[in-house]
Amino acid sequence: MPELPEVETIRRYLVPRLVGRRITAVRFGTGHVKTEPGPSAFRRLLYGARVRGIGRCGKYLAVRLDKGRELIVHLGMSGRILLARQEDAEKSLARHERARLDLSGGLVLSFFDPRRFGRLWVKDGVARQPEACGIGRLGIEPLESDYTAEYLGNRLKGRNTPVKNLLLDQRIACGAGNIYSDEALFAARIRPTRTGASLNRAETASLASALRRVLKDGIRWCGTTMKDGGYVLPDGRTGSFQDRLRVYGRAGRRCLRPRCRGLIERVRLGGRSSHYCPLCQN
DNA sequence: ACGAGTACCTGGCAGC
DNA sequence: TGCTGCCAGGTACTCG
Repeated sequence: MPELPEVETIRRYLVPRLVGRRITAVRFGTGHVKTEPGPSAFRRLLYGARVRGIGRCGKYLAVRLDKGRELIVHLGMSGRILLARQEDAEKSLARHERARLDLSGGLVLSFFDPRRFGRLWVKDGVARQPEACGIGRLGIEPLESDYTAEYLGNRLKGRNTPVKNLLLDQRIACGAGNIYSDEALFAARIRPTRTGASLNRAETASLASALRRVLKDGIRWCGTTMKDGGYVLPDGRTGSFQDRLRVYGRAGRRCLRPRCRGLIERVRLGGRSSHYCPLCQN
């Protein structure tokens, strides 16, 4: 699923290939994608715009355009961005291809989204409605320097919610989803079921640095591609962090920590499955 | 403010 | 083989 490392991998792939190009056509596929504003205004705002740069906020990709406009992409659960040469792209939009941008220089940028949890926004000018796409409510990103043990401690303090759910709350810290949250809790040796309030200072510090480390590793290995589809790079290649997961998706298998004989368990928390080792996470 | 629950969406798969 | 029903989960919403 696209979490921070996957979106960052996509961003790094796109930057050298997209910046400087102009959008020459905007098309929508079947099973209309959710856009803000609606399709016709969306198309009008993008048409003819030039790509100035590509940023990222948590799991949101932010394509900066000229005239102060910005295209924001959220991949949801199953969203994919693919970049192809015009001559290699089909004339008509493929199944699940919700939107397609033609770019100068003969490139085609496609947004695929089978499960339709993804969303697209065009912001017209920086001043207008900064929160229109939820980005305004995001917490600090774990890779930034102001994401400290003290910050995390303050946000977990007094919370009776399982720490796993708090890691998933993008208003506290943005970028981690189910996979990287489980991996960070394993690395910090903290059970996902522990409440935020129950963590002491040392555990909070350990968790903050574990989350940073896991997200950086995810980026280094170009993200996590699970069997059930989902994320790939814009050229179709898979990531490789799935081969380095230590708990996510490993229920019933041996803990990978040396000399630990635990079996990975799976529990449901807030409607999501969490994976942990009952022996080395306390 | 907080915590719990649920809708959204569809491909894949287990079970009958 | 074909059907049913559950599962995956990021976000936004409601309700108490």
